[in-house]
Amino acid sequence: MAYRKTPAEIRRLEAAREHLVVCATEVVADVGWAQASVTAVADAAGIAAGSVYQHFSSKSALAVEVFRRAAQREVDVLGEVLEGDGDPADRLRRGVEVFARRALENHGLAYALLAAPAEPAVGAERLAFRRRYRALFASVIEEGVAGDQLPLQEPEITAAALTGAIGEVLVHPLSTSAAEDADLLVSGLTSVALRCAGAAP
Amino acid sequence: MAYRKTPAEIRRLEAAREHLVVCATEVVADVGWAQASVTAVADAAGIAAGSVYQHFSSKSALAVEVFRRAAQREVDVLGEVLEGDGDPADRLRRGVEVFARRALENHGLAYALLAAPAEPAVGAERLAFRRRYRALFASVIEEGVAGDQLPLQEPEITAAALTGAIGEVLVHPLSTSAAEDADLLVSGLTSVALRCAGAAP
DNA sequence: GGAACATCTGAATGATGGTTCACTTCTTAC
DNA sequence: GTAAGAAGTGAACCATCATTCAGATGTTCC
Repeated sequence: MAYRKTPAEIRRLEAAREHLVVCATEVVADVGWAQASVTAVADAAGIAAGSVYQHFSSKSALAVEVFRRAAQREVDVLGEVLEGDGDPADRLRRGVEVFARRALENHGLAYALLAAPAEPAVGAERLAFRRRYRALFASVIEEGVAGDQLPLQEPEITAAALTGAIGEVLVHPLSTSAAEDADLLVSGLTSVALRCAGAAP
Repeated sequence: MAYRKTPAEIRRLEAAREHLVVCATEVVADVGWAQASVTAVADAAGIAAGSVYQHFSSKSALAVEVFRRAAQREVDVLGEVLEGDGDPADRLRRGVEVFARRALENHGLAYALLAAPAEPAVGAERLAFRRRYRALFASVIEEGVAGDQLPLQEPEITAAALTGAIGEVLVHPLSTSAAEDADLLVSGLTSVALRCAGAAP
């Protein structure tokens, strides 16, 4: 019994793992999944390629962790607004606005989360998170329909449409160039989203 | 001068190329871009891997050709309807309906065109075609706005939203399982699309 | 038939990039 | 200080495919 991890050592390891995830996220936001090789990520974190495998069993596992962390933050923020107080239509408007602003503020990451080509494991995760966005939208819409603030509709379909619409509107400016005018884009997007759900203007 | 391609030989070569593209399209529709290796495609076409390079300079070039052919058909069909006769809102409804029905009828290909992970060259092509869908939608909407059949809006944004919404609604059932009820899905989708553009129900 | 040239073949080649591992460096416990 | 064992290193390894090319097979024309 000549060696045992001391609490400080455990913390140091956790911090190293954390640092790796943060750096990997930056790399992915900067250059996309395809260019984020193990070597590139390790370099960014200031460690050797082999050391990545101290923290993750494979590159995929790291990529999935990066995706989950970032995507979860967005789900949390969106959920906060959509499940908050107020008229369903107004919550929807604010949700879309918040989502869009955050995406525009962080092009690279938003593109990586929403659309950038990625390995299968990340693709699967993306699908899962899209379902979660959809579920959030669906319940606001359902509520609005139940309370007669929104017209009769299939909430699941509208929710899917919203998810796709928001993604597309944001991703195209994101992938090509910065939006010419973010405010215009956001107000245009919220308008479409509200119409999509049948909310009166 | 002991050998010269005879017209029949030229036709045979063109037919071989055509056959290759068709088979490659089937493979892609069945297993996706990632699994459509040169060997798999060549096997499907009944030729050797090396022979692919008689017709295309690279795998990417073949993939792009496959994508273009299939995507162009959809653009043509959609354009036909959207630029046809009638009320802009009604054309939009019919356009969405036709697009959706075709996609549902050919899950695999639709998924490959709209969303399946693909190499960069195909991704670029996909982007280009999305812009074309967008342009088609934008001009119907612009027309509708000009003629007061649709409320004032940013046609480009609505068009992008429509493209994304339609893709998302179709792709999720497509990637997971067959739509439970295609008619319900299509009518739900056309309704959202019309609301999206602000067309009265 | 056979000379000249093209297409077709498929195993060998090569590039890419994730993963491993023998070795070094650091930490703990005594 | 030193033994025991963990973390860190990075060059070697390996799997996957796209691509090539020397030889085999077809086609044209006289």
